[in-house]
Amino acid sequence: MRDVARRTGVSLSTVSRVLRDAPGVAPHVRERVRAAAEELSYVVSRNASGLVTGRTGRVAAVLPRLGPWYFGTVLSGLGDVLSEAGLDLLVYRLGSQEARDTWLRDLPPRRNADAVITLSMDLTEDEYRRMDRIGVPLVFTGQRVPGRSCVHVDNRAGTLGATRHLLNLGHSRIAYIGTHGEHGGKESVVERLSGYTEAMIESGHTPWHVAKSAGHRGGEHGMGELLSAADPPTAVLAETDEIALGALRSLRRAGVPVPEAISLVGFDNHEAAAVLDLTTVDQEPRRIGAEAGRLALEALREPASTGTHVCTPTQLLLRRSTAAPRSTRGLS
Amino acid sequence: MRDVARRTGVSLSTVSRVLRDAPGVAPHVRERVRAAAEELSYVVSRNASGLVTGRTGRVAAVLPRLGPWYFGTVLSGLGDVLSEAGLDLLVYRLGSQEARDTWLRDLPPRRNADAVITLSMDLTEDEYRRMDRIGVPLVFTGQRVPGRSCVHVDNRAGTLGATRHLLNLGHSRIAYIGTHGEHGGKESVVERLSGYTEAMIESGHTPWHVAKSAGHRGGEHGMGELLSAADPPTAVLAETDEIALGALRSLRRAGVPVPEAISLVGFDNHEAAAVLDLTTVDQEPRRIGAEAGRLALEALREPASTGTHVCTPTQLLLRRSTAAPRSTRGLS
DNA sequence: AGTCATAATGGCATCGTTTTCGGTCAATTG
DNA sequence: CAATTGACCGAAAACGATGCCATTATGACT
Repeated sequence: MRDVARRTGVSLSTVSRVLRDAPGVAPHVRERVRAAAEELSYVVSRNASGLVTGRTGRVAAVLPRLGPWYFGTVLSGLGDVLSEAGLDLLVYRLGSQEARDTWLRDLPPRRNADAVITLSMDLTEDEYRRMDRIGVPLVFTGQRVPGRSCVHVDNRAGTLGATRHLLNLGHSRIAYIGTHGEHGGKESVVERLSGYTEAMIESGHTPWHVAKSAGHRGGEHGMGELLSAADPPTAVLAETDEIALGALRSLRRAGVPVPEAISLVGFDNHEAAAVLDLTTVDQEPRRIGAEAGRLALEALREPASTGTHVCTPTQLLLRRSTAAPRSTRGLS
Repeated sequence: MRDVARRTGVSLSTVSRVLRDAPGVAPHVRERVRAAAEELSYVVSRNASGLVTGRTGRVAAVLPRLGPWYFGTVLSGLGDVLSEAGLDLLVYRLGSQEARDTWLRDLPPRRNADAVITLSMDLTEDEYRRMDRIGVPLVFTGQRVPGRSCVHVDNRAGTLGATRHLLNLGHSRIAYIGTHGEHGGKESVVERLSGYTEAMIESGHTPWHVAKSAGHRGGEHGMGELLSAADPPTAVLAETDEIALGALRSLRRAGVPVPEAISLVGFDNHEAAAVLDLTTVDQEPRRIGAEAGRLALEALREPASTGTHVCTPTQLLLRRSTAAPRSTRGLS
C-alpha cells in the first residue's frame, strides 16, 4: 500500500479511501490511485483490514460430506451469492463425530469468519449452544430451529404432492420405503414420512411403511419386502433417490417392469435420477444455498435480524417411472 | 489474549508462546495458560497472527464446478490433509469465463492464502503467468505442466487397461465415444483417447472413434451412431461415465441387452455407475486431492521444492456391464 | 476583501498477534 | 563463595490496514 501511495504521491489514508470506495477523494486522484494499484497488481490484505474493522470478509460453511451432488450444488449457490458481495467462502467438512467434536471445541471460525452456515448438520441442542460461542451470525439449513435463521426444504409438501400424484394416477396400494431414524431422528426423515402419511389418510387409504437402512441397500431390502407381500403395492414412494435407485435395481433384477407393474418415485433429484428416468421430487439445492447466503448477508448488515425462516418449495419432476396402474392384478 | 494473560497473571508474550507451542515456557505455566484459554474458549485470530508471520493459515482451491461428484471428492481429500495440518480451506468456484477473468485480475488469494490449488482448470499459458502474480506456491491438478507442481491422473493407462480388458474378453469391434476438444483440447480428453488407440493398434485392431458433445446427450448420440453402423461394435468404451450412462440409456431404449449384446465401460466411477453396475475406471479423486494437499504443504515448508509431479494410478472396476462377446452375430 | 462552509487530504493511534531483545533468578561450576 | 550459564519471562516494536481528527485548499457569499 505504501508503494501505491508513493507512486501516486498521496498519503496512505487516501489510498485506503480509494480502495474502499469511501467518499472524500477527488475523482482524478481516485483514478490515479486505481491505476497505480492495478499496475502493481496490488490488493488489500483482508488480514490487515479485518484486524481493524473486525470483519474478515469470509463466511464459513460447515457440512458433513462433500461427495454428494446435493452439497456441491448448495455450495455453488452459496458461493455465487457470497462472491457477488465480495466475500470469500471457507469450507469445513466434518465427516466423523470426532472431527465434529474437535471443531466444536476449537471453533476455528471464531474471529476468522463473519458468519457461519451449517448444511444439514442436524445439530443437537448442546451443539447449538457450543456454536453460539463463535460469536457471529449463524444460519442453519436442513433443519428448522425456532428463533434461529434457517433455510429448510418443505419436505412434507414434497412427499404430500408426490403421493397425491400417485393417488391421482389411480393408485391405491402405495407403499413408502424410509429409514429408521438412526441419528436420533433427522428432521427431514420425519417430515417426508408425515407428508406421505397425511396424503394417504386424507384420501382414505392406509399407509404402508417399511423402514430400512439408508442408501441403495435399504432400497433393495425394502423392495424385497414389498415384493414378497401377499398383495404387492402398485406404487412406491422412496424417502430418497438413493433408496429409489436401489429399489429400481431390485425391480429390474426381479423382472418387474417400471412403470407398468409398479410406479416408483424418489426424492432429491439425484444426478442418476435423470439418467434412469426416475420421477422424483426436486429440492433445488442451488436455491437453498443462495437463500442461506442471503440470510447471512442480511444478518451481517442488520445484526438484529436473526431468526428468519425461509422455506423453499419442492418441485415434482415427472419422468418415466410413474404411470397409471394396470387394471389387471398381478405383477410382470 | 489479554484476558487470558490477566487471568493467569503472565504477559502476552508468554500466552503467545504457549499457544504456538513455542519453547521457553515452564510446564506448569504452560498448563495454566492452556486452562485459561480453554475456559474463555479463546482461539488466536489468524488475522492478527498472519499479519506478522506473513502466513494466513489458509489454502485456496479453485475449481470450475462443484456439482459433480468428482470435485466434491477431491475437495474432501484435500480438506482432510489440510485440516490435519491446521490449515483452512478456501473455495473459489469459477464457473463462467467472466468469473475467471475477474478472478485472474483481482487475484483474491493474493496475501489471503498461503497456497493455491487449481482443480481441472485447464489454464492457458497466459493464465499461468497471471496466476504467478499471486506470489504463493501453486499446485495444479488435472493437467500436466512442465516445471510446476502437478497432480495428474494417468488417463492413458486407464483407457489402455480398459481396452485391453475388453480385448482379453474376446472383443474385437470396440468403439470409443469421446468428445470434441471444445476448450482447445483438454488434456485428459486427448490422453484417454490415446490410451484406447494405442491398445487397439498394438493388438492389430482398428480404432473406431466417434466424437460427440459431453454429457448424457453425447452418449446417446454416440451410441445412436454406433447402432446404426453396418456392423455395430460388440463393446464400447466411453470417455466419461456420463457419456457411458447416456449410451446405456440408448441401449435400454433400443432393447439391446447389456452386457450380452454390447459391453460398456465408462471412466470416472461416477456415483450412478455403481447403481447401474457399470464397469468403469476409477481415478480415486480423494487421493488426487490428498496428493495435491501434500504437495502444497511441501511447497510451504520448502519453497524451493516446486515442480514436483505426482501421477496417480487408475483402477479398473469390474462390474456387470462387461462380458465376453456372444459367438453369434447380431444384436438383441 | 474578508468570512465561512465544504471538500480533500495527511497524521497518527489502533486492531491482535509475533518476535526480538534484554532482564531476572536459580542452578551449576571452578 | 563468586562467576557463569541457562531457562524463563516481560517490554516493546513491528505487521498492514482503517478511522478519527486536524489541516489545508477551494469557492461562495456577505
